[in-house]
Amino acid sequence: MNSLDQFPKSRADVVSMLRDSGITPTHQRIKIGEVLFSCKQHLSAEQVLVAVNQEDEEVSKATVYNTLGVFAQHGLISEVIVDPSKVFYDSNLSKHHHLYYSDTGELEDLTDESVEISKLPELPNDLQIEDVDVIIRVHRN
Amino acid sequence: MNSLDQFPKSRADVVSMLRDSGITPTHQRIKIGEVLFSCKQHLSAEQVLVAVNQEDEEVSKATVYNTLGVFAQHGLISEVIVDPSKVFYDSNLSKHHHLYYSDTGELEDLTDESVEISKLPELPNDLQIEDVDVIIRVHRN
DNA sequence: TTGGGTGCAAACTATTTGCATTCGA
DNA sequence: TCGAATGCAAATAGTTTGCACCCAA
Repeated sequence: MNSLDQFPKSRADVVSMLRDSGITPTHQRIKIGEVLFSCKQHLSAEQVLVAVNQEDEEVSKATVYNTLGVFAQHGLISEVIVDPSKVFYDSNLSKHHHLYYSDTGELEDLTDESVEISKLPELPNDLQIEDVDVIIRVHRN
Repeated sequence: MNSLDQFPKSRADVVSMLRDSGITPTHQRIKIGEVLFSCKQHLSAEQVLVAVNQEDEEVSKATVYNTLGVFAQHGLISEVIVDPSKVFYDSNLSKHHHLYYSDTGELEDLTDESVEISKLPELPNDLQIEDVDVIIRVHRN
């Protein structure tokens, strides 16, 4: 396991990640990367915007959306679609599933091993499976 | 199996369903119910709006959203959250999963038997599981 | 009759887009 | 330098809300 598989990442690691993915490492993208890749987490675009501009006003809303889109396209983060009102961006790159608290909107990771799918349907072979998402929706009593 | 478990449903069946759920069967709700419960399908709010007003302008957009919310709360339909841009309402009440074509936005049912989950994580017992969603995201070659 | 249901328009929120400006390589 | 990236503001889309009116029971 090399340093790029670990959290948290230094600024230099973020720059490497971006370069490795063919993404030009600009100030804004690096800043956003530092926020996202500091630990495994789920953030909405709005949360990223706030976190990134904590100290100074550095990144615009449009750029946050843009950048999240670029990162997702390159597989650096994944979109988690569980809440009808917004998309979460997940910096946990390992295979895993989600536990969603529908009352509070919280999202938690479930390790890949904690869920086992023993059977999937046969699909026409012109179909590529991108992902098999398992979402357990729960609420507190 | 009684008639209410089957598709398509007559106007009278829709009225019964609504009454059984404690929902006042108004003109608009019945109309929306007739559209939704005519067969197993996935419709967005927009599609319901169009279908309902096919012949005459009968139901407003706000009422469609309202009514879909009421139906979902009472378990007559379920919300399917797979597309970041909109919610689908599913009139298929039997347990099942979904196949989502991320390129076209199409949504297909997978029968419950076609997917088998052999292991779920242990959850604190103050948590109620509402649902376990499996979504297979695919795209064509 | 009368309180819940509806229609409408306006408000809101998340996200996208167009275009002039700026900046990384 | 120079094309790619950014910022901004305005546009868009889906959804929600407030309120006066209406109708099912």
